[in-house]
Amino acid sequence: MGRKIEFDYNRAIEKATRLFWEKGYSRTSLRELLRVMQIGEGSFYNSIKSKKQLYLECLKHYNNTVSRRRLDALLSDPSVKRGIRAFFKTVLDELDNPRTPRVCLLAGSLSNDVLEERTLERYVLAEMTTFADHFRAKLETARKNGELPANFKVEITAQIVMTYLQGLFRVIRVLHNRAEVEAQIETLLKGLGL
Amino acid sequence: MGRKIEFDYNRAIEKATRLFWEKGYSRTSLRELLRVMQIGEGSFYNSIKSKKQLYLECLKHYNNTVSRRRLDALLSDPSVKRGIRAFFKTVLDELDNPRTPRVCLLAGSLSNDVLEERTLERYVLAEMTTFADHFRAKLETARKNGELPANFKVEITAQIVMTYLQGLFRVIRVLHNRAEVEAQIETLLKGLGL
DNA sequence: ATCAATGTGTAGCGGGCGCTACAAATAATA
DNA sequence: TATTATTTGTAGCGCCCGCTACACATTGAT
Repeated sequence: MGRKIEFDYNRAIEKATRLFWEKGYSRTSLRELLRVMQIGEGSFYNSIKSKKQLYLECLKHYNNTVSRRRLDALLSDPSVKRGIRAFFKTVLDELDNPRTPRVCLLAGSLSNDVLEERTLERYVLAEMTTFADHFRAKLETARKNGELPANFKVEITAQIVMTYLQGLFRVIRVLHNRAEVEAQIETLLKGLGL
Repeated sequence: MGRKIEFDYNRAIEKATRLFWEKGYSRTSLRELLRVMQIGEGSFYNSIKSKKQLYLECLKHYNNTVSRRRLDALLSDPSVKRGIRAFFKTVLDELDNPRTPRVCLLAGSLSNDVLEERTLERYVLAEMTTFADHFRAKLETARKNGELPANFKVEITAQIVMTYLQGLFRVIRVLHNRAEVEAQIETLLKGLGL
């Protein structure tokens, strides 16, 4: 019983994700979101309930697609050295695509407006931790494998790369030369023994 | 002729800077700014003209005090290796002070809300470039001195440290263990040959 | 004392925000 | 067909935003 849902939920989330990805959480207005989602207030508040909840759904969608692809690039190669380079490549490739927003939605969520909302904060930190954990585990395996020396500093190296990555996502809107960024990354990784 | 200005301009800028520093540009409201500056709309729009202009004045104030101190730490030591460590120390020291906002106002200005305003964008990028230039020059001198090897990659190394620094300012609100951060920095610098 | 110039306080404008109230439309069930 | 449940469109609420209009206060010059 009851009327049927008319709008395409997945498509709506996809559209909203794009917009959040481009403009950030608090600077994207609900009316603008509704416009690209092609639904009205009625439908929205009947199903998704709030802007905060929508952002959470978008983050999940983003992590299931973009983040997933990047993580796969890291993990699918047995060598962590090649894996981390494949990971960075997926990041830089998306930079070349003019139809793609410039910053990582997840990394961009490490900002006050998002972190103020406890629900969002918990999810964002958990997701970022998960990614770091995968990277750390990959490094640890490589250390035991012999790909990395026995005394390799797994923990600290993982942290440095994560921190650098955050910086990269920030600086990248202002940096235009891909070759330079690639050189930067290569030098950093070599310096870290990767 | 005409009435005298009653409020303390420098004190007002100081107070506004603190607030912007804590909350960012677009998320700090004018009324909240006026409250801490202890002036009314009348005085404000008669002298400072706009929120954008106020932010610019605050950035200048910040760079003349905080950024200046950090740059001095980098430059005052003849060794670039010790200088860069002294620089990071000034950053971490301010972290310990609970009365200090957690992020760098200048680094925090590398965000959409600020960069959208062309006037602000130009100033922010110019200031960041200036800092990077000083660091690059310091590295170059050290290379010619012999403190660094003749084939040291000055340009790329400077870029990596700048990018890492951006990431550090982002990640740092979520990182609480100073010793860990110090270890991260030390490992990074050693890895870069510094 | 008068006057022009400038600073200050107040009241509020126009607009956007996230969100809600509610009636109309559409579905399954009796 | 009448009833009940759910979705949808619309109109607008209450609030905050940056900013402005304007009367009033205070100054130095005449």
